Amino acid sequence: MDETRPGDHPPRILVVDDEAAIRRLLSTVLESSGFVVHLAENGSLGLAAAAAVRPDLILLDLGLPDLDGVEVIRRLREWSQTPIIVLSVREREDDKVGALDAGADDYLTKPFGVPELLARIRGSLRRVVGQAPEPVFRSGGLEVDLARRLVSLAGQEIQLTPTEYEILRLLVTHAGKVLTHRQLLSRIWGASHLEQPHVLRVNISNLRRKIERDPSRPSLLLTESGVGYRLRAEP
Amino acid sequence: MDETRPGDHPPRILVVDDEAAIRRLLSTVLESSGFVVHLAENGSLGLAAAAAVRPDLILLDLGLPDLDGVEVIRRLREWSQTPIIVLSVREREDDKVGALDAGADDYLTKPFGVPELLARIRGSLRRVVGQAPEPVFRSGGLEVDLARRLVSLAGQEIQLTPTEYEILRLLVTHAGKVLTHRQLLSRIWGASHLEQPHVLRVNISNLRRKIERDPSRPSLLLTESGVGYRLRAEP
DNA sequence: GAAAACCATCAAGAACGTATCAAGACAAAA
DNA sequence: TTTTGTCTTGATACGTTCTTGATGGTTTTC
Repeated sequence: MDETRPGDHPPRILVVDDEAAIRRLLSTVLESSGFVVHLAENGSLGLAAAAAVRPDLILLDLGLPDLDGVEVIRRLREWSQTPIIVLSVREREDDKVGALDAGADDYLTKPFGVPELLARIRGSLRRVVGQAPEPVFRSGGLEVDLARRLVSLAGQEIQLTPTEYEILRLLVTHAGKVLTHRQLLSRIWGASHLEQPHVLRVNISNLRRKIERDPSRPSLLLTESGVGYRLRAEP
Repeated sequence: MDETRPGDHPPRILVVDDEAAIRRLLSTVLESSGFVVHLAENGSLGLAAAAAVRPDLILLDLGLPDLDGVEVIRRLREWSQTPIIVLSVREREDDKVGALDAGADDYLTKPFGVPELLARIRGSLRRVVGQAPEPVFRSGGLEVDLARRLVSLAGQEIQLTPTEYEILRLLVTHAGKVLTHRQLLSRIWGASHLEQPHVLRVNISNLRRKIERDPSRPSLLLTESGVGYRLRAEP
């Protein structure tokens, strides 16, 4: 848990290629580099998969059986900014220019070296980070900026201790849902403290003193008696 | 090409190449495509020009007489997100991977086709639209000019040691966010020092003595106890 | 409604994290 | 070589956070 990343997931890559051998190769290579790989064997399926999977990056073969590659790029670009790297056997310059102008981010001619492919993928993904708007949780007068690790109440910045912040972070990322005592205890203090709800209560109390307008009548950090705690999410 | 563009100006392109013939060629080609072209014949001049001209895109030859191309990329990336397209005679995959991982956006092997170059330039520029971060950080009385490696407090220039500057640079490029001890340690001292926060503390202390009005009551370089440090960003 | 289980809060000491000074090691420049 | 500046390390004092037990309030169960 250190670097800020787009989401929290390992990057998803969609591979659109009609040759089974290439799909297999890329699948292996990419997965062993820590990516989650989705496969599609023609243009229509690729478009459908892109909409369904919302990949972080698309590897697209230009020579598809059903649709022209440039057409696929154009259709994708109608609704998505996801980086597209084109893979193609065509050396003709017109093809490259066409693909790039249609909105592709990069163009690699087969056969390509795997290290170069991976470097270009890293580059494209790196560029997307930072453009993504950072999610800020808001409810009541409370604002929690997870990316900046900043909490404020009614515009006033608030100082939280590490444990307090960690509790709040868990609640925010499951806003609206109940987190049981055991869930909170195990994720913050570890399995050994499962039967010691006291330490959790003290921290919840301290947290409320900081983030609630009236700590004695909580409106955000709610107790679910006998179960756990819940953070009220705004409608 | 009437896309939305960064500023109001025609895009400025900086060409860094030691071969006069290539500079002439690119200059002609790019100007006739509507770009404003600036030229530099080696790495140091290129870095200076980038800081002075603030180009929208940089075309960089890897084989420069003074600095290694990858080094130039790294130095640029310390303060600038400007797209960099590398032009090189080197075919070796290692070179490509190195340049891309250092932060280059694209890599073209000479000889390249002019239409393809133009297409890649259009692509890179298209992607950048909307992001034009000011490379001078200001907050409190502090000014940090990342391009010129210049720091001043209340108009007075300040002398920082390399490590101090590096810490400040990291904080500035993540202004407002908390950088954990581990992030700072690993990026400045390397993974081996992850468990030695002492050396970081001493340096933070020294840094505060130089950039804070009242070092005993920090107003810019804030401690997040148990977590790390944060540079206050102005609203 | 009473008993039992659960929950909130306070306060104090222990444990842990942080700031600063100063001395020695080291490296680059004169 | 000496000088100069920088980095590392140790010692020490200071500050914050965590844990724990005591006490009293609240909710659930029967």
